[in-house]
Amino acid sequence: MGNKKETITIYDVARESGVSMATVSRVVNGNPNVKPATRKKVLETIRRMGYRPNAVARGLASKRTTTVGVVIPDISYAFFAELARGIEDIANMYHYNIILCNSDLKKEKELQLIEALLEKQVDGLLFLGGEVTEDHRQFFSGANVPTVLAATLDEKEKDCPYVTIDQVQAAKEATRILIQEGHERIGFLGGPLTDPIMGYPRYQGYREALEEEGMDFDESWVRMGNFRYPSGYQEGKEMLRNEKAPTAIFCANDEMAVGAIHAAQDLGKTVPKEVSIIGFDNIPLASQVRPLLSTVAVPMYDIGAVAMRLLTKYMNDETIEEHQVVLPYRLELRDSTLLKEV
Amino acid sequence: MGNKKETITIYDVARESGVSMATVSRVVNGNPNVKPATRKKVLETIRRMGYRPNAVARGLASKRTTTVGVVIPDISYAFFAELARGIEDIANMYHYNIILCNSDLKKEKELQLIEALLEKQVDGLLFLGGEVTEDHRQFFSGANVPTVLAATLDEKEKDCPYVTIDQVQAAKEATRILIQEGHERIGFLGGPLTDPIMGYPRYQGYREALEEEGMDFDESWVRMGNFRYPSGYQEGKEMLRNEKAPTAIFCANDEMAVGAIHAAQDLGKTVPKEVSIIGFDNIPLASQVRPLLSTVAVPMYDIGAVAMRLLTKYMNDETIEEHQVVLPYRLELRDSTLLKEV
DNA sequence: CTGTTAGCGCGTTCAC
DNA sequence: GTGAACGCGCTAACAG
Repeated sequence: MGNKKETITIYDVARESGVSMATVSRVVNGNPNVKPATRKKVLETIRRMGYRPNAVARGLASKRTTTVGVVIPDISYAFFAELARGIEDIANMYHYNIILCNSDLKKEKELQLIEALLEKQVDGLLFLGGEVTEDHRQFFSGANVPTVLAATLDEKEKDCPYVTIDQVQAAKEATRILIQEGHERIGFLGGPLTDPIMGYPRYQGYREALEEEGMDFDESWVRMGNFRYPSGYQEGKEMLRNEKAPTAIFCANDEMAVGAIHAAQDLGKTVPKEVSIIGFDNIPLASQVRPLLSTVAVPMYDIGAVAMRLLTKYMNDETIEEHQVVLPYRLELRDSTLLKEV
Repeated sequence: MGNKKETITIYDVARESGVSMATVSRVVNGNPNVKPATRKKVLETIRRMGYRPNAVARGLASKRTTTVGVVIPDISYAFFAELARGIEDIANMYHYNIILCNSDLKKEKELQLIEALLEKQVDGLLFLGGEVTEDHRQFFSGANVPTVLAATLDEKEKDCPYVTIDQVQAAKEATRILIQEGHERIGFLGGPLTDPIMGYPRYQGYREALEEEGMDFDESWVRMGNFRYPSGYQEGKEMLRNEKAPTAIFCANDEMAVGAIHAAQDLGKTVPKEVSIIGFDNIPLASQVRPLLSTVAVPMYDIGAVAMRLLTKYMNDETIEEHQVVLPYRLELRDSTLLKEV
């Protein structure tokens, strides 16, 4: 294990190749002001000695760590895992590394993680999924490094850069599909209304769609889960058990939607014949169940990728056209609804 | 954005509170050798000035970054996402951060990532899923920091610490379940045999089980996919289409197993009545489809957690009893097989 | 209990 | 094109 091989530094390389540290530093960093012959010589001894640049020392001297901090709710959740992949791919492309932290959407933990990330001198911050409170804002502004929000936005202060989709509009369209199918009782299976991203907006879209189309609405058609499959099954069953149960349900995410499908089936109702169900997100699960789940396809990977790309621009002081980007979503109508075209 | 607020250092705090840098350093690091009164005073000015410790400088001086590198095949894959969660949770618990890198199981990329991680002076390395070649071994040993393998192991050199499960044995037991059900033609749907973890061993377990029980074997009962749902569906369909098709299939992972279930269904065969199917891993998907998938439950989260915990021990030079830990797996018999007890 | 003094390994002027 | 020297912010002896 810990063979304490004495670390070999830029100084050793310099001495060994008969040049100064500065010159070695130049060739390591690709500075053109080095005579080809010298460069070659240095490169040679670097390989011979097995010299490995110390990024920490470089970070201290240059004040850049080529590392960004990512605060994410829960990497084991398909939605965020996909997003994280988009982030890491782009980070890697631009030679950045990411420090990944799970926040579980807990405010205190988020703040603490941001603080830790800042202490590690990350060059930028990517904040996913949580609510942005006044405290968050304070941390971000006192950070000295750029921050971009991904799959979320700041409700109050609209100035922080973000990358997301129009949740309300998407929820509205999903609900409209159900309306177009002719249903008169359309249910909603959502998450905590306190969730400013996947919670309230999706509910709001549902309500607005009903309202705009002059549809009936009943409290009993709305139930809240926690975005996981079991709650979808549970709440779906409760909702569908009624006399005047909905004949269609818009679910705030795919996991709950699949749970609802199974609840319906267990109640003896076929999907989509007797109950139409549409989800949200389009995680892999949506196309790995029968019937294939109709859903709102959110460009998860792209949100992560674009957010990271945007962050690189800030970190390089590039001029930015769009500080806030709203990516398009798309309705993916499969077999849990009747309509096949929007 | 970049308000270049002049960074305030430990020196500023020292001057401002009338003590030396050393003392400030002590209170920041919780060194007990500080008079309570002094500590309080320093803490006060730290808060007043909004001092934030610079972990990079600390890292350079102390030669510890409290950061570990994690090389993982693909974070968007449920299996690894769950593992990563286990890793991060424990890392967080021990006040470490993780730098997460996707390798896509590409040897060159893995090596390059390890090198980058080492340059960043991570205190330890967690390597997941890939094959450990001679080149890897060389990188690890020249690293000066401990490395532990998670969900993989070194086939050749058995000395590197790792945390995994007994793949062969698990595959064997899964196959035996099918044998116990009375099937005479048992198929195998696997991944690339070149994959030293999820590929070959699971196939080997299948073969050994058949052999030991004196079962028939036919080449046509074996097909290889790429661990993803579509390939499971595709290959499953090919396998099941035959005259003498298997009446039971052991799939090397859950995604393919679910694909195979759907293939069977599309061929008009009911599961498990006419075809029994058992998967491997027990990712969430397994309990979000109907019929519920019987599978080998791999303690994904635990593998990550234990591996990280093991790594912390190495990093702290604690004495280690077990350098290589083989975690238990469990058969989770649900509704895609007939037997309900092992 | 507290202060002084060296570095940690490297980037970056500024001369030459 | 190259080198000397300083400093990044902090920890770690070592004194006292």
